[in-house]
Amino acid sequence: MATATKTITDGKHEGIPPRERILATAVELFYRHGIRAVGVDSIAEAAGTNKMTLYRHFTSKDELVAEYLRRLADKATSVWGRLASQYPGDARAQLRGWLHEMAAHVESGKERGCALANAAVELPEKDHPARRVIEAFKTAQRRRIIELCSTAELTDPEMLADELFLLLEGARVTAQSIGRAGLGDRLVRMGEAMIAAHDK
Amino acid sequence: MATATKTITDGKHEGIPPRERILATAVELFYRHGIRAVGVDSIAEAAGTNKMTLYRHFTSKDELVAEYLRRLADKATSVWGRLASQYPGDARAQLRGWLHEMAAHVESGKERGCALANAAVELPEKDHPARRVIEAFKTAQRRRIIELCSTAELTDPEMLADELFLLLEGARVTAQSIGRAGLGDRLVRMGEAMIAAHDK
DNA sequence: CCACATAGGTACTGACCGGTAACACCTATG
DNA sequence: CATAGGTGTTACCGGTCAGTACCTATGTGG
Repeated sequence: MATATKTITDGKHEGIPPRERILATAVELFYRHGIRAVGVDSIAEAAGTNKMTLYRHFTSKDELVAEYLRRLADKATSVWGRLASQYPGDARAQLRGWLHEMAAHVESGKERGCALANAAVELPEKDHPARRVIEAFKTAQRRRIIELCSTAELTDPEMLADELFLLLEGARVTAQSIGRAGLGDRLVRMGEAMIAAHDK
Repeated sequence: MATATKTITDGKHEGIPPRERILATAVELFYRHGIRAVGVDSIAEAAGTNKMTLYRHFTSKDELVAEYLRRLADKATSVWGRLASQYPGDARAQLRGWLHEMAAHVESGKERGCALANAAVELPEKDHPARRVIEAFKTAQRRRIIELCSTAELTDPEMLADELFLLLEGARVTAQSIGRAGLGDRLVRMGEAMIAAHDK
């Protein structure tokens, strides 16, 4: 079966190239345990490969971290397209859809905050390659929400966008210390109230 | 001068006990560079002492971290008393005072987010001694704001409190990635608008 | 004057970290 | 069959980490 002459690779990662396995493992481990807490050895081993192969694909741990964040940023960015096609031409529905999606995500188990924001906490050095990725993503995210609030013809779009943006950012950090029981529902209620308050 | 027969201790820490110096240095270094990034050696040296003396006062690095957070939590908690005596009997003024103080703090340089929240990001292990401190502080903080909103006779106090609480938490994380230019002003405007919206 | 507690200093252990060298292997292509 | 490129394996380097042993002040209270 599988790809005919392919030898059974031991049952787990069949045919998936090592770079992809490493990156997927990095997403898992860096997010769950923190970047500084996870060594490259652990990632390589958990990815079913070894350190040498890892260093053949990534010039350094810092670069692997940057790639890891880039991957998550792209994934987070992709939801906007999905929402746009789900509610075509209805900016407010897209905004509300995003709010609900984020609330559900916060409430769901294994939430450990925004990986990008967490990385900013763990890596204060301003010349770290990850810094560019983080800043670019967060700035773009905020701009996108402002634009959405604007085309939704809500009053004071920039202020509303900041309220929603900071509300969700705050919820994701807070979930790590206080916990997330019921936070999703409260989040939706607060967000909806904010949007309603900016209705024309 | 100083304590008469005291030998000049080299000009910096005169008479301040080592435990205090270590803790003060920990506050500085842990906050600025992150907990995992700072070794006990660096702290001891920067405090004008050595690792042995540090370990005579703290059983482990984890305990030192917990003490460090306890100290900051106490300091943050003390502002409520100050605000209460500054605006006696005026809960709303205390609330607004807190908002303005936090906004100024966020805008000020060297902001690197809430030390407690940052620690929660850096130390995901749920049995870490710091975890208890963080959770207790954040929970108490939220309860205090809820109570203040309640005695200020604002509508839906719990929801308003959460809005303000999450707004500020979000601002402090975001300042680390996007930056803090103008964030203080925006924060005050958003907070004031939220409070006004809950006026009876 | 002696005993004791507190502090500084040095040197060490054992573990782990990021990163590299050298070599064996396996498979795809010619 | 030959060759080349991607992969696995082992061993190693230098550095740093948390934590400890041991010894020497120094000062205080009896």
